[in-house]
Amino acid sequence: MKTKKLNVREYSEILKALAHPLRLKMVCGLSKKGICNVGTIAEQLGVAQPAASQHLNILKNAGVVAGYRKGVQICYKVQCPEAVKIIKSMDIDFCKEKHI
Amino acid sequence: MKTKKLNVREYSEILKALAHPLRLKMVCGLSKKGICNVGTIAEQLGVAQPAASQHLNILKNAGVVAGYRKGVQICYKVQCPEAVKIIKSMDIDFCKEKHI
DNA sequence: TGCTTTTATTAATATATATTAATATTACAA
DNA sequence: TTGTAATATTAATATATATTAATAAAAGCA
Repeated sequence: MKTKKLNVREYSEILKALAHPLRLKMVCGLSKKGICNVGTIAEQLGVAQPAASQHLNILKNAGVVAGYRKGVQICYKVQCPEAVKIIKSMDIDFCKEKHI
Repeated sequence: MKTKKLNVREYSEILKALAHPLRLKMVCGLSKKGICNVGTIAEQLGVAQPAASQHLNILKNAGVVAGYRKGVQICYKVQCPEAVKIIKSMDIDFCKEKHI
């Protein structure tokens, strides 16, 4: 289970994915809550469903989160240990809250 | 000397500034080396001087670095403790090297 | 099957960023 | 002062991203 060390380009891709207030909140919330479906994420952040879906897709393409279907809904979780480390290095209140 | 805690928008601004391979290398190198002038930074990274200057300006506008004149050249250093913490949370070889 | 819920995709537009080249500014020294 | 080295600014173009709205797809249920 040895994970390969990331290079500078891969790290900057992760940073770029995190570099948006909504997505930063998403990853913070997910890293606290574990998993969450799209509708709940959208509701908690106060954004429309398509917007949430698009931002989650950006995070997924960067390898930061992963989604899996659970019946009619799709649940997302944080998948990238490097992103978790970055999040944890920040002193942020919005990350300590239970909900997203 | 109490520094105010950053909010989610301010953190995403820092992340955006760091989210470019060149700028990530710049900040990593500067956080190791302390200070460095533009010409040396450009040379070490293998980019043209205007390109280096523009990227340094982006970092400066985000509050990540600060520059001060030292005779004919301008020296930059990392100024943002939050950015340093983020950098340190990454397991990156290009950050451990002395030079930029 | 047809309906409903949940999520994803597409499209359109505005805004921002990257990249490169050319030029301007600054400070110092001859 | 004039020249030179170091850096910044401007401009132009290409590319990427954000935002919003409308529509499509997938899954389960009546």
